[in-house]
Amino acid sequence: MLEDLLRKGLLGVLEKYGVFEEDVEIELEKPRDRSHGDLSTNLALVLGKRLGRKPRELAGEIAANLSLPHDVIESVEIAGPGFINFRIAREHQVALLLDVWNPAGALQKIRTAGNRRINVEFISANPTGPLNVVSARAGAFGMTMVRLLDAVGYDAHAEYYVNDAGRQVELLGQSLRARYLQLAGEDVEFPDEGYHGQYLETMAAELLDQDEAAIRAAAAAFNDESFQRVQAPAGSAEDWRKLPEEESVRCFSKYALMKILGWQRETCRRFGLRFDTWYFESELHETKRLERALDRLRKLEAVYEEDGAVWFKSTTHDDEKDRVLVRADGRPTYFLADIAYHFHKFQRGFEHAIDFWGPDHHGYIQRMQGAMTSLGIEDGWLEVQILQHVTFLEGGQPIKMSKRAGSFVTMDALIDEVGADVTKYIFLTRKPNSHLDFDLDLAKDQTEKNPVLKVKYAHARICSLLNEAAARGIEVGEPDAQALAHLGHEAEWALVAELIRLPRVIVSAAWSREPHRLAVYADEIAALYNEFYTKCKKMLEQPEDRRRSQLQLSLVTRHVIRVLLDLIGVEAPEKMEKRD
RNA sequence: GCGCCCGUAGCUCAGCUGGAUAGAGCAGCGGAUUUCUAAUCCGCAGGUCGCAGGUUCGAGUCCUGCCGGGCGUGCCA
Repeated sequence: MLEDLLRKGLLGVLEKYGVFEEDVEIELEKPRDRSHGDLSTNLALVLGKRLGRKPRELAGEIAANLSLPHDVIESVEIAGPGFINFRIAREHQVALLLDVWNPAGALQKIRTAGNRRINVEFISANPTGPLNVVSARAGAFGMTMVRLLDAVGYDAHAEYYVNDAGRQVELLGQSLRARYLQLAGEDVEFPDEGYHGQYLETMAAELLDQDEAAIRAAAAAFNDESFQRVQAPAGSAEDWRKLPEEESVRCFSKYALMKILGWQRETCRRFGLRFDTWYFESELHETKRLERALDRLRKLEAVYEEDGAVWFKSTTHDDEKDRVLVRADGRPTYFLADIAYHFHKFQRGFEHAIDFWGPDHHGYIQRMQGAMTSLGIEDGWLEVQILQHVTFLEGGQPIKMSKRAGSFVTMDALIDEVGADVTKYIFLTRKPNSHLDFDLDLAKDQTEKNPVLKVKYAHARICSLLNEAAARGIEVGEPDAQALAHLGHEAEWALVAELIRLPRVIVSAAWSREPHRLAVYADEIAALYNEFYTKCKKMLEQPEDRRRSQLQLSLVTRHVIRVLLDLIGVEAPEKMEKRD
């Protein structure tokens, strides 16, 4: 590595000052301003005080004593208050560029995670209605995180947790049953906290009109590996109606669950989300995992009983108060189910787990991680990333969303109106812990102004250029050092300098859990390519050497854009519709 | 009250984990097209990085305190 070479060289000089490897961290970074070279270190500034020297003087001495291979480092300069700036020799930059292109090159070397198994859980929305737009941000982030982790060598596993047990699902069944009975002409009250969404009325009407046909259709749509857990209840809706209320509600619940999970899964597919596992809460109950987790906590003396309830000592983990695991009436809380779920996740052999949660759950992190620690799991095993709220604006006004009240923008509507690619890209241009305003009008009406199109266009433009070259019988060939030595224009080198950052960008996005860096970087690449493209007009009419180098540079640029768009989950089109 | 997140150009947001003159897109103004896609490029204008201290060679970035906005603080899920 280039950085290692520089570090070694610098350390060699520093020994003369009695400074050794363990004394100082040598930072090397790419200066913002290109005239400051390709890499820069603040070493002399950091050491100035410690050695009682003026930084600039010290920098001069260090630079003078450095011996670096000329074919790698072209020049070393002192600038500003004492920065040491390195200019990378062009032939070495070409070597780095080829390393990005080469399948066995830089993108292989960053796969350092040793194939360790890592679980990434995201969305995990309640199965009580169609996915709404809030899940779109989680989906975009989670899926890209999975791909990023794979890119740095993890064996990453995408997971969706389905809360198919408990109060919410019961309410769902009650709501559907009430709608059904109402449509059948019975005078029944709608449950107080029931789900008012239009989709339940539609579902009830379908059931009333088609009954067994509707059930068969729903079940057929479900005939799938990932969803074998959900079975259609026996009989027809007409039969369910006549059952005792509790039993009846259960049937309607199951049916609604089946339908809604089908929608959710289909929406995920449309959005390009692929989950390796849909984990059902009901399985936890069936396999007695709540009891088992509770037993273990008991043995480890992390729980106690009071007021008839069972409490977890989360105050020992800096939580404000202890939390109930089993209510006085014997019913387990959601918290206990979650503990059991994550404990099982650990037992399934994942060395690390990342959960993406909404901001309304941040108060939950402390106790959840505390519970994991109490179970004897290593600190830090469960990592929680909070995705901040999205405010959707329409006509400049925020849209209020509530699933119970039934007023929300569905993810499907967003995909229909804005498009999956644009949506993903908008989410991935922002960092995860920022609140975000999503202007629907802007996204819908002015899509040509969206940055994702700039990147797509750059890709299509390169395809078009290479096609034209082929049509004219111009051979490009695989990028090679000899041809690329003929790069010359400033805009070309600026592009090269940016392209060779690809491996670092991927590593930093994966490590920091900030996939938005991919989008920001992609935008930069597109801008630099466009600049190069405009400034170096009529490439195909250039002398052969120049032309070849420019086309090969284009080829590498296209490759980099493809890698980025792949990670982001956005299509890289060969062609774009030309605007009038 | 306590906890977490946010506050950067008119708007939406970046700022590569403390670097050099704080950037992009959109909106505004002015230019560039005998072309391999103008969905582009070039230029101008636009800033007390919420405020005040502190840490140090150096702060949008770290610490403290305020101000403003959002969320959380259930034997809900």
